[in-house]
Amino acid sequence: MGIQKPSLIGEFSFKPLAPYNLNLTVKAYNFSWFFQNENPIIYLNIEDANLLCLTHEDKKGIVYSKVYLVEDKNVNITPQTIKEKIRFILGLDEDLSNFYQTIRKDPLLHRVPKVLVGMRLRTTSLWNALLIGVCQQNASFLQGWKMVLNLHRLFGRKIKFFGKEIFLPPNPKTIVKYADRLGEARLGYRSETLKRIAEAFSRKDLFEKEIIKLDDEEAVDRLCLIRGVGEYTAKLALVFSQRRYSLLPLDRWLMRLASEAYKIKNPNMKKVEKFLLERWGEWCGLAVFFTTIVLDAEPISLALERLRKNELSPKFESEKPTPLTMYKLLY
DNA sequence: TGCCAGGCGGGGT
DNA sequence: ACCCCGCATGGC
Repeated sequence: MGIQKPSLIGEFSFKPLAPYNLNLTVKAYNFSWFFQNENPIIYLNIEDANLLCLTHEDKKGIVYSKVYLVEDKNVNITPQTIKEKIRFILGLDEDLSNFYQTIRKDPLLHRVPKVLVGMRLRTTSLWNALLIGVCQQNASFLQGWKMVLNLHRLFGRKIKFFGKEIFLPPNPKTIVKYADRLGEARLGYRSETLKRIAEAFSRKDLFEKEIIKLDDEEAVDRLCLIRGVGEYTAKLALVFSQRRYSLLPLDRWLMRLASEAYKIKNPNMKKVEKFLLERWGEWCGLAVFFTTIVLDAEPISLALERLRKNELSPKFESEKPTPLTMYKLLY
């Protein structure tokens, strides 16, 4: 994992659809090395090339991005491709007015349009989203993200970028190569699943560009063919990578929260799923994302306590890592 | 110590 | 369609 010297290949400016909050969008579920001083670094992967974008926002809300290519080889990527990718990752054109309308009086999410106004979900690749999903299986928020962190540190390529060390997200080929060392990331039985996903991507059995073409149900079914990937992981990955907000990644945590918040009698997964699909509609995936944010991804008993006390704003400073503070507390 | 946690698959009924 | 169990690991 040699040290690379990234080179500047382009500069772009964007006018996001207002209201937009770059700061919150980038901080959520991120790692410390993706910040250069206060400025976020966005990671892009285009045609197997690694790019890092040093990004900032001016007082008028214009977003600027300096794009650096990590590889020293020549790659053929058009500025247009880079620009579109950044727009998509940061959700710069996403119109949330209908979402805000939907959750205006929601017992879980009503604070979002006020305290998190302008925040978008920041996407990652399908591969990395699956990796995150697998790490969340049957584990707490903290345990899961420690696994992701371990994987990045152990198997991600280390880059020196403006004097700071950055770990790129590990790629499938590296995970296949070091498959017998996955235990070091403390994944437990999840190692086997991650290995199978990495193999599928390496063989090009699984390819993000193919999955994009499928409709929601086909895409979920396709991902569920991998042993160890079930509906939750598949849907979460499609929400995080492709903004398929119609999908509802329902886990036991949300199942218990929702049954309490909406007073669903004799709750079970099917019943709660049906309820939330109707309630949140085309915004399910985004609603799930924001539910974890506003409750700081607290373990279920504490999250239920917060719900009862109507404490539905995230902590912007905290001692324990939360989705919004893990970037400075988890390393 | 012995549970249990933001799943899953495989076995039962 | 359900229900139930075991599964690595870490945290309490």
